[in-house]
Amino acid sequence: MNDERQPATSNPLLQLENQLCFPLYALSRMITKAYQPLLQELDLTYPQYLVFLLLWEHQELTVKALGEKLLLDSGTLTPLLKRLEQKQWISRRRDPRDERSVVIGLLPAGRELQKRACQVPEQILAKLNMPPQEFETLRRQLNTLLTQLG
Amino acid sequence: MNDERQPATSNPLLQLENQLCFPLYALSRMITKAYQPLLQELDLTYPQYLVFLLLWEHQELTVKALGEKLLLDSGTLTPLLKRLEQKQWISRRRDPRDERSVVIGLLPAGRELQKRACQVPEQILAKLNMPPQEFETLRRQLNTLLTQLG
DNA sequence: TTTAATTAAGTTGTGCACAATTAAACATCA
DNA sequence: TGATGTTTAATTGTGCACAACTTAATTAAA
Repeated sequence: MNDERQPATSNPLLQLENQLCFPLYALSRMITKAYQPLLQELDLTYPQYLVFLLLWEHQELTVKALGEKLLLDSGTLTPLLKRLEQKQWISRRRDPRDERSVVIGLLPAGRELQKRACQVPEQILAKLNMPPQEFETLRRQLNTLLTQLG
Repeated sequence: MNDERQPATSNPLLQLENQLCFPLYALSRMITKAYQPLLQELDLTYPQYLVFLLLWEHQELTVKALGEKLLLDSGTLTPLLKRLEQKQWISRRRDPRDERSVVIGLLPAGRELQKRACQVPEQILAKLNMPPQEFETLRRQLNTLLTQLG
């Protein structure tokens, strides 16, 4: 019952291999999977890791700011941040100057995490095994496309 | 309580903007979101659309074959396919020659769907507003990276 | 040919991702 | 000031995505 019979699709635009979306979708998941064993040692998921990248850089950010930078909404961030709060890695408090905003801050344990995360990027680069030149070109190309669509 | 204070990260590899993973992750989601309004008219989600691209091309595929082509496992596919079965768009039956395998086939309504989906790729291309040359280069680059990792 | 190993789906549980809605705080201005 | 509109999070519900496990069918080995 295996596949390779005559394609029925007259329209090549409707074939998986001609899509741009699919390799993006698949590659994104594969890279997340490449991070998984490294992040597991830190007890982090990939989206949680992205949140920490921002917090290590900025110490404090509102949920709104995190959402803007990561292109995620509160429906995704709120439960994620609550899980990090429960682990005592971050703090969540209302901004006294604007009670609508929730400010996310690093707790000591969350700050400590950075030391152990330092090796993650290098290990990923090693896994990808990609020429730095090519890496940089692709990164820039994707970022350009991202800002064009955003 | 807004961000831009002095970064604390001494390691630039730990900054979000220097990651390759992030634009991949974000772009993948943005493109899915670009499909969403088009697919909504077909009552399809994006992963369901990918399944149909393959079925329109091959008429019949096992769950295993779908999983190999889409890089998804049965934990993802089984419930997705059951939802499509409930809508009478696909059939699910055991292969009599190997009762372990489940063969997914197109039902008439699922085949009909293709006619309405024909316009989706063009509309997406229009949305992306990307030179065909650049599109093709990026698609090939991502596909290469994909097969390298896979 | 019984036993052991392998394979294919399905199941369970967790964590995103996001649309849609709600609620509270703030801003605006009639 | 009070009514109106906007902004910010939180909530609810659906659908992936995937790790870990289970079950049944097939294959390989002893």
